[in-house]
Amino acid sequence: MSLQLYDTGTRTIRPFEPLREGRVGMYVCGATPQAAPHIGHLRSGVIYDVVHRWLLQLGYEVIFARNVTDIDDKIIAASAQLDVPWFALAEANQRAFTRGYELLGCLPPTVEPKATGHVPEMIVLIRRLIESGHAYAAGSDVYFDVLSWVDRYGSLSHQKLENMRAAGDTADEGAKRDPRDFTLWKGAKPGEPFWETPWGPGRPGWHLECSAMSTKYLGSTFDIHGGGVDLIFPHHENEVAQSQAAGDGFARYWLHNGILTVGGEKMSKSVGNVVLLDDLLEKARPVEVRYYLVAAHYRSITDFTDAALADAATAYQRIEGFVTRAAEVVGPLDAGPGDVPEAFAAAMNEDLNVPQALAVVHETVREGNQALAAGDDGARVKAALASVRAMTGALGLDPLAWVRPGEEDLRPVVDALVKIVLEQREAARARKDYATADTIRDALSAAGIVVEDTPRGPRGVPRRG
RNA sequence: GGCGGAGUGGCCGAAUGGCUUAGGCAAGGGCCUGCAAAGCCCUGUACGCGGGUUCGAUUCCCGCCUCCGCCUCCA
Repeated sequence: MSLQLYDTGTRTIRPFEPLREGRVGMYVCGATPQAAPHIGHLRSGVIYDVVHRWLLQLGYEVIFARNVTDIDDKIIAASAQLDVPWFALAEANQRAFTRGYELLGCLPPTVEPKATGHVPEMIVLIRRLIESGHAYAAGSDVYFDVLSWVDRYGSLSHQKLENMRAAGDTADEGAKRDPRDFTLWKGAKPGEPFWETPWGPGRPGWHLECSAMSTKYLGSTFDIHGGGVDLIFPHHENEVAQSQAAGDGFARYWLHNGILTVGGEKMSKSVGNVVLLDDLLEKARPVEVRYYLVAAHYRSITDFTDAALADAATAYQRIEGFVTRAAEVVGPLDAGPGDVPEAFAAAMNEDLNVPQALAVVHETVREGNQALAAGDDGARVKAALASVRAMTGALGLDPLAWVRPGEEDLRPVVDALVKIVLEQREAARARKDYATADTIRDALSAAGIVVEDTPRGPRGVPRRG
């Protein structure tokens, strides 16, 4: 059983075979840091982190590049409005994105190229396009000549050129040979940041940078290109056109994640339904937010609700409860990739069917709980624990890996104190002084420690809600 | 208008031409417990509407309805 991925280009699920054996190059469209990230951005971050982790699990060496579009119209507009330099705004928001990704347990990409750092590469690409007759300078801009690529333009999004409306996003529309031509390089307007090029001072077009940066780090032909479905057209279509017209093979598999909606509509400032990470962190812990974002299939549209987040948190706590209890009995048992059950791997290999993979996790948790309930502290508990840790680890959700740094230092102290208090409660219970026992339990509860009485004695669990 | 996605039991959410008909959350009953909590056991037969193909369709085909995304910046 090997990995199968849904490829937007062919609209089929097909076997994944990397260009070079054992190695995968993956490029994902990352942030345009014009504002702080919302949970839709973070869903994308978490989804490709799962792809990244699963490729690692399968033994691939992965080069994962995720770009930062640190210069564009909206950044310039927002910085003018806030009266801060454009680079200050971009840097500040990029840090917010990074913090969000880290908080949700995403592994860092191999490289995070910025658009502003790759102007020379873009100039080379533009020159190749002009020389091959697929691009032209007009006024202060450089455009891609769509009609020069008419047979293949639309191959990714399966749109026909004659059905497309004009782009119409620039004032100097008249300079284009065809209204559907798109901008490779934007001539600088007065007061705007610019870079010098053979075609005059200006700044990168959004589509161009991704073509230039992906091929720089991954080669002219590479394995996977990802992003949200909302990027298929025009962004990804234009990337394909530019790169292939310039002679590059470009991406071999196109992955697109479904968007996150709120109230049935895509998040946007104009609708006013943007949900930020901080909003969620008031309602759930980061790992629970990650579970929520991972739990639906990556291609599905997911509508965010507080109730759905709460359900996810409870479901995660079930897994976490088993893992922590089992670890207390048999030790943490560091698990390896080999401990992942076949059913889990099969689900993941089938276009990353995380919902089905999580069903395997929950079934294993139940088996483990049955073993614990039966007082079995041997093979069955160990097997279930190793298995659950391996599976949750593959998804970046291993409860024992989610202890926060500060918590790690305090944990032994808290555990020792809780133990003393619980001994007092046990003494009270032994003399049937239940009033005192319950007072102690209530006090612990107020302090954030829930008491659970198990066949092996009482345990204090940090409140998870 | 063009391209694409989706409608599953109270909710979230997979799979599947029939076979013990996921999983989670919530609910009801039971076990355990001094009472709880956690856990375990049991219960609940769903697949937008109308046709068609088939021995048999939620699953395939046709039509329809509704919703969402893209076609302009967007993860």
